[in-house]
Amino acid sequence: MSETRSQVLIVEDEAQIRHFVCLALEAEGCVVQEAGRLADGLLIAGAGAIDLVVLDLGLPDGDGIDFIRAYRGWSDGPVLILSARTEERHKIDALDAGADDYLTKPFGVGELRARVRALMRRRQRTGGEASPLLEFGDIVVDLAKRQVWRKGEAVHLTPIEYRLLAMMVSHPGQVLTQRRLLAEIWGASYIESSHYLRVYVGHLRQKLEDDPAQPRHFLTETGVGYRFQTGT
Amino acid sequence: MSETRSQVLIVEDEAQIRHFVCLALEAEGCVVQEAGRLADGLLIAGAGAIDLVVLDLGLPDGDGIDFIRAYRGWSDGPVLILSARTEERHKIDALDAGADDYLTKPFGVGELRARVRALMRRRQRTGGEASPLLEFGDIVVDLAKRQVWRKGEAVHLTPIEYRLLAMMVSHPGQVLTQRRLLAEIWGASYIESSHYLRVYVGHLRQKLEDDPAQPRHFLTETGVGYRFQTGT
DNA sequence: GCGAATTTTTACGACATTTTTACGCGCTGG
DNA sequence: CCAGCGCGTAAAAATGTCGTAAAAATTCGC
Repeated sequence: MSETRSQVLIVEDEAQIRHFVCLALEAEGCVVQEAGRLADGLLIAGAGAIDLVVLDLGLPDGDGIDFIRAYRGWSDGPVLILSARTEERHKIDALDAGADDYLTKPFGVGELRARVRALMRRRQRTGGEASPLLEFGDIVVDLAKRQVWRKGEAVHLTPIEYRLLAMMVSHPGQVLTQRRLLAEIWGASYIESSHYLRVYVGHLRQKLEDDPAQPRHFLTETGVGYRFQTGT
Repeated sequence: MSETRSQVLIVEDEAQIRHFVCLALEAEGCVVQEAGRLADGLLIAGAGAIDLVVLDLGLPDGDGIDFIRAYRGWSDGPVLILSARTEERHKIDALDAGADDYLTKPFGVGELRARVRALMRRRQRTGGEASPLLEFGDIVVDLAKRQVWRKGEAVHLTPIEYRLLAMMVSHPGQVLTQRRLLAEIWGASYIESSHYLRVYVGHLRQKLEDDPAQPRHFLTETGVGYRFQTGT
């Protein structure tokens, strides 16, 4: 999500509603530009770099339909209509003029935001989703893909090995007690079988440490539990 | 627009409304397929090249939200919700699950047709340019056309085989759990029938791998699920 | 209704993982 | 010193999972 924030243009004459919509969109993480008249709106939209237009049809200086037609002359970006007009004729005309959605006043802020999200989502479907990577020295963990690399090479882990690793990298620097690890991985009835931990921490060290006998990441806290050390 | 006519799927239990919607869409020049239950709908959607789904949320055999989520597993095609539920919560949930529009009953046929036109228009603009060809070594997948090639030769896949492939190539590198694959392809009540997966993953390896016994793309994560590996 | 394609079921050998067992090491306190 | 405890490693045994082929049941097109 470290992309540039979406630019949204609101064209609406009533300052109150404009402010209301503005707040809702900023809560969605958008950068909002406002216009009270059609002419101003077209000017801003014409400058480019607008990702979404939220448009009121009932403006004093012209029909919103004309705005859509003009805008469609150079942009395919999504347009969402806000309007007090409930008659079907108006909806049809606006949609056929090129609008993507039509919301009648009064509307809920939640629905507005959801519809904006739906339009935005469709817009940026193409971008590849990069999942968050956890990096610790040679070791890289992708929790979303359930994949682990060491020095660039994929490392295969069994289900228990992976769960143990996931627990530890999720609490870097922190000591996880044997009881807790056992309870969360094997279940509450295994609290005393600390033997399993020795075996599986051993596996992780074997697969992920440079020198398994001198671990730098998977450290033993004798009598307490284990600690995952992130640095060298 | 002398292209093939748009394929629309209607999922709606009330025969009367289904017929009504069907007529409206045929008047738009669409080819309509109908389903009275979620399971049937998923089967049709998974089997063919559907351009638009019109979905009723209140179906007897499951929640429409689940349909959207499953459908989004392999398709980005537009989904329009018809529902008697007017509460904002329902609208937000459906839109966030991946729906593109939400129309509450009762609705006018004119508005329905206009919203369908809006969705179709957007689909042609965005989907028309970018050819969604996914390439992985010897394998090429066209999710929109529902076609698969291996070393240049077309490969025939059955509906289930194709849906499994689509789910996997849509999440490259990621482990898809058995539960998730089973739930989205066979339905929520099959999450324990993991032997289906063994059979069908076997089919995909047979048809798409160089050496099915030593798969390079369709990898097993024992006890967890399967991973589609894009590289060599 | 009939034949072909597809899905579901079944069975079993091969393999992977987990569990169990055994043993050696180092530390600590009596 | 040495007995006891916790830890680490290795490997065997037990358990569970996977892959494959093929038969049975179902669906689909004609």
